[in-house]
Amino acid sequence: MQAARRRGTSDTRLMVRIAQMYYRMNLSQEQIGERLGLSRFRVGRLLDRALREEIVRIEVVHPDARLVDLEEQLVQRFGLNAAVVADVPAAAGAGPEADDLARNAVAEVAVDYLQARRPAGAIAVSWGRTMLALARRLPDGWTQATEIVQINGATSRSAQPTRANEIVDRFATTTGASIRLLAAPAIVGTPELRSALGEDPGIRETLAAARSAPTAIFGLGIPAADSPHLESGFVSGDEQARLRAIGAVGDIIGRFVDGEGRIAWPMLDERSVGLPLDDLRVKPLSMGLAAGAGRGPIALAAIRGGYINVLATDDATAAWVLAHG
Amino acid sequence: MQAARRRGTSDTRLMVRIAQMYYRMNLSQEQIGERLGLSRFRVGRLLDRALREEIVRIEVVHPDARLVDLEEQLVQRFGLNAAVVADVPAAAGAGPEADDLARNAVAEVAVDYLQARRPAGAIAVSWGRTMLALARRLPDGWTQATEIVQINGATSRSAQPTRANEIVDRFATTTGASIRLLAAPAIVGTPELRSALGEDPGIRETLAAARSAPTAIFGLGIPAADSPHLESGFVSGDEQARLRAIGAVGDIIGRFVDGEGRIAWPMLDERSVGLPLDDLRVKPLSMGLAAGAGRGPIALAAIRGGYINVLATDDATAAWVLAHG
DNA sequence: TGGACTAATGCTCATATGTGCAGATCAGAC
DNA sequence: GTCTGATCTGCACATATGAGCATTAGTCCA
Repeated sequence: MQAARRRGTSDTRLMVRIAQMYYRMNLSQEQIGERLGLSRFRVGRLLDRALREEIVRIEVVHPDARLVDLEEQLVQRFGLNAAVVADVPAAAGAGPEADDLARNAVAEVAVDYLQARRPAGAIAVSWGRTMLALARRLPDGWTQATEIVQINGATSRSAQPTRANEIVDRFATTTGASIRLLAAPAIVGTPELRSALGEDPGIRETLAAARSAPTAIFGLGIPAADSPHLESGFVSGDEQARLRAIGAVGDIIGRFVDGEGRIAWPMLDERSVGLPLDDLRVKPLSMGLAAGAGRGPIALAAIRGGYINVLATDDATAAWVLAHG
Repeated sequence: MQAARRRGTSDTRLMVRIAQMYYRMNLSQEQIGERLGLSRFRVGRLLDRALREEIVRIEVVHPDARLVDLEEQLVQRFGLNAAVVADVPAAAGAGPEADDLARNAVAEVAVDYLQARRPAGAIAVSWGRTMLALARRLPDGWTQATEIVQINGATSRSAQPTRANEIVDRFATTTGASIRLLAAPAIVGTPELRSALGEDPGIRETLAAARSAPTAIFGLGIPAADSPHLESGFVSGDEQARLRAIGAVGDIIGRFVDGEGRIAWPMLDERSVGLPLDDLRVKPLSMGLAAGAGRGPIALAAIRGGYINVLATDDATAAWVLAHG
């Protein structure tokens, strides 16, 4: 070709010009070629090079990009079905207010996810502050479900109500589903009492419904002083101390597990009323929510135990999990 | 469609995710659609929206982009064939050193342009500091030319040499062309003397060759104290003052023009030895170089007069021309 | 509730872009 | 000079993307 340039001559200017024509003026490579007297192939290749040599930069600049990255990494690393990460400005600091912010933020994005996924059939739900925040944000008709089932014991033993009913009601009214309550405490005094409760037809049927529900949505709790699980009186002060001593990192639907997701204290577990953890493993959608400071270990334990296939959490917790998983 | 989202739900997250898959992981829209359970059309449209809503930003980040913009504007605004703008850091300040920088920078990019354009046949050239800088940078074999012709009178009248011969030699040796000198001063004492010179066969033939050359390359000068045109003694101090007084903004191949590109002082013009300006208008390639402070007006005059179809200049001059054109 | 209006969806077809390959071109060694 | 290996170029073909349009779904209002 006659117009060929000597080797070594830099075509930076040419690439800049082509890049502007292509990306800014939206000309086709062929049009650019005509105007500049180049073949469209050369234009295409220079465009490639402009990208490789960072003459042109393509960036996803939206602030959510960081969060989507975290989600992607969680999914890749742990083989999750999906991950949903909420942004909680670090400026909020620590303490109860920050945790409230985190719960609301996680609830928000979890609802977005659920709304997009639209789980059908029965949905098993737990209770807790994050679940309450989530339930309150569910818009009418976010999905059509047949039945909302409580997944673990929810009647309070103390003056502090669990709000479990509000949660179930909200799920039911927004989806048009019927409800099935688990009229029992989360943890009873003895294994024998737990067995006896299992004989009750109402409780047995609810548990069976929770077991067959294709969807479960529940919070991941930690044994902190302000946990409603503890405030509700299901676990005594001594038991709390013991749990911490033997390495329990938190609870999943009322069952305390260690860092690997194994039952931390079998004796206590036998006193827990609700779906066994193993039944979570086969659910098409098993979503765990971990919002607030110190939730990293229980989130990781839930993942390692295979109890969840969707994790909804805040950015700090997501980062912790990725750093320690 | 079953999975359709409620209106009003923001798909920002989705767009971010898609944008990352498309631009960062280089997946096709179809692949993204498969993975996310969307049609490729939806993916494509969300990608569009991501661009429009600035979730994705595509920038030409190379520093030359600014210069290419100036070039583009010059071409668009004035109908030039091309413009070549060199970057001269403003930090260099003003004064002779800054002008030297500008000349070298403009010479550099002008050579790049010429190398790409590869003019064939005869090339008519002027002299001056910018032309010298350009000539010295011409690489061997940058084009093949038949003849290098001096476009205006070049023999010095003072102790200061014009370096015109070095310029012509460099053009000739790098292109393999023969040379044709214009053995006369740029400006002589009287119109009659100019006429007499025109009778000389050597001079007449050189001027004819310059006239028929398809290419002309020349500097655009200003009547400043350090101009070699003035230093070479072609124009007296009185004449310089007169030129400034009647609004001459500079010279093109030795002929002084006003801001519109019209001959500023016809009597002086009739004493100038060289190609008439009108002959420049029909050349396929007529390149004017304007490098250094204060060159805006003469660059604009050359454009307005239609004497050049390619302008090579520095960024400051380009900006001035665009601001005042 | 029903009906009109608007926006979103997926389709077909046209256009634009990317890829592997064969020939051309060039720098550098001799 | 001339040979050689590496790069660059253009082409034919496969793939990916974009545009117009009919259809559907969703919203708003009576």
